[in-house]
Amino acid sequence: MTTRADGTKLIDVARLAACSPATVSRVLNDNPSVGVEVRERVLRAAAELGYVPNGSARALRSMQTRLVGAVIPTLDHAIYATMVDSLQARLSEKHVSLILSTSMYDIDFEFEQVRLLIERGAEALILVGARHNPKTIALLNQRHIPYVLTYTFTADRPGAAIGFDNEKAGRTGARFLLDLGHRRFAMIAGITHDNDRAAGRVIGFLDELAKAGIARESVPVVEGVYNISAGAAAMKTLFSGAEHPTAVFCGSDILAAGAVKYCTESGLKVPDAVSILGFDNLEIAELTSPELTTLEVPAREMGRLAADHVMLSTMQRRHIHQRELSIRLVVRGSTGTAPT
Amino acid sequence: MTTRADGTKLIDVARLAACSPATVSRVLNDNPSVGVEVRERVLRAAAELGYVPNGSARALRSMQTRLVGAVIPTLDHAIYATMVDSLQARLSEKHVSLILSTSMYDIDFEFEQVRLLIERGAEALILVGARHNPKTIALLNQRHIPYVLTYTFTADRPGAAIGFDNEKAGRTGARFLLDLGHRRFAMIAGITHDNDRAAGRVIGFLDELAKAGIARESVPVVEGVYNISAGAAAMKTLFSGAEHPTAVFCGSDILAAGAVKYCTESGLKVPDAVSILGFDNLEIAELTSPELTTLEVPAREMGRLAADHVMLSTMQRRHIHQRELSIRLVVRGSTGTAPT
DNA sequence: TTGTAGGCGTTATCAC
DNA sequence: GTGATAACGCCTACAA
Repeated sequence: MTTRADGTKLIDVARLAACSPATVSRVLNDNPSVGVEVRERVLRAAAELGYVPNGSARALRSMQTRLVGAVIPTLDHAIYATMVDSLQARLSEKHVSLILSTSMYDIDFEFEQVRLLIERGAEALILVGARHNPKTIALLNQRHIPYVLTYTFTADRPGAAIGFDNEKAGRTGARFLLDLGHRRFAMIAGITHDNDRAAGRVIGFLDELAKAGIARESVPVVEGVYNISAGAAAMKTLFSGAEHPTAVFCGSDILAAGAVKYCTESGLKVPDAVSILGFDNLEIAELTSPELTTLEVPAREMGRLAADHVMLSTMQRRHIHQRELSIRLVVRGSTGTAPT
Repeated sequence: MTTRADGTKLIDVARLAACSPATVSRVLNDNPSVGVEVRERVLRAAAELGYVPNGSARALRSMQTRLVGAVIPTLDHAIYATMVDSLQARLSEKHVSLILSTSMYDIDFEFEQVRLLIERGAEALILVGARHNPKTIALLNQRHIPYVLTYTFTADRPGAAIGFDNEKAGRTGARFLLDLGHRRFAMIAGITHDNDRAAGRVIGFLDELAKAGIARESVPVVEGVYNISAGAAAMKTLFSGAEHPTAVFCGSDILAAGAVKYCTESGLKVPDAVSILGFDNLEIAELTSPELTTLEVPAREMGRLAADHVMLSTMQRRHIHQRELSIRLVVRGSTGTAPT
């Protein structure tokens, strides 16, 4: 990292345009009370010198950085990358910049990142999920920094939530499979440590099954990191015992894709022998054969709405605390009625 | 967006610690010339007040923002999302923050983003490809802002390049398919407008084929946006004429996956009737059946190396202008010898 | 409509 | 080893 070796500043523009710095500032900030002629001169001078305002000075003086921070688990998972893509695009329309960190699914590390983003001047933060280090929330509150929790529907008092109910989604998955006549289930979940979304889906799934008389202990839950081979390995584990499930709910399409792949390679017919239900509706859901039945997560929409929310004025924001988005069941070929 | 409603600042810490602001600043910046006892008091005071430094003020005074900017085409494509993930992770290790924009493959829009990132204080920039608006490069040079071009090997004088030679990669693809005995080719490329990586692959591919006596005009090139259905549609186009290729080179695994999908759905045997060669080696390359033969792009490595490069001192950076990474051919099932 | 002057929070340069 | 003081570049009363 190098010291900034800038150059022209506002006062240089003023000199070239033969006016005062104040006038230049006014032109640059679209202050209407400035003569057409002078404005022209200033604009020309600024262009000629290739003047770029110093954001730090501007922020220091005006108390506005036009910077929004986001801390997400990882960009190496399409469900988050897509959300960030749409978040950034929306912020960009309003000339707000995004400063981005990853937490690697660790809420203590997330706290450090949040702290750093605040230090860098983030005026609002986008986080993922409802589970955070209490220090994170305390810091945000102390500094009165607005924030939005995404992929969840559990809002904090001072924060907002834009997302969906993971438990409900888990129940929806269970209901769908139950209605197909299945009675022997399993789940391949994401790592639930520090991850309330993954955990919520498990809880909802098991809950709904329990209501239908399926004992929790009879439903094996294997956790895996979000990649294809982990999904395949989990499926192998599930089918290494004596009792085989006829329906497997996966916490992500990535895991589901791995599960389907394992079945294909080991001759297990999908969905005849086993139904596989995914989550997210990523692009890969249409790549497996059969294609994945899955629960669609509105990633782009969350990103856009989160951006819109943090760009509201404090007044407007005050009374909007949560926004529940719906999870859509997309039925494709990987699920079917239970084998008789 | 709201005005920052901060609170405690350095002088408050100084008061509580009963010392001067200068001393607090020294402690916070690990300046060794400060008494152990006072240092203790300052640290305690800062913790008690939940003090967070004001980055804008610090940047203004010290001329250091510890901010690196990146402008990539989109995060909605794993090849870039992965690179950014590793870039961010590496920067984060050194407490440098990433400020991120997308260009949507438009070099004029990219210029605006670059300008904005500079205004926000980015001390160095990461860009993608070698093709940019001349104004972008001029601005970077004028301000002496170091930058790295990724996914390319064509360095600018003042900039560095960390990536690979797309034309060479195209030639490698052609060579591989020629060696399998193919003589009738086609290519499904990404949109080449403003995209020298996509264009380079086409050029290299056609060049190498030409050297082997395959006329350029005999090789249809269809362009498509980077999604599965575009790949499928392109494949359909290629097979709607009288002459069918026996080998199709795709500019991305996403397009290749779509191509394979089309073949599966329309009964075309891969690789018996047609070989399909991908690019990138994304995770999805192992999801199609047959799995994709592809050219592996070192996305994570590029991100890490780009981070390392911009964090070098000016002196160290001066003599390192390019770093060529190798493209590895990963042979899987989607390619085979030409049908007889 | 335009200019002057002061200060945003921090760090660097001096003194002591 | 510690403290006063003056900038960093910009914006915004206030004055003219």
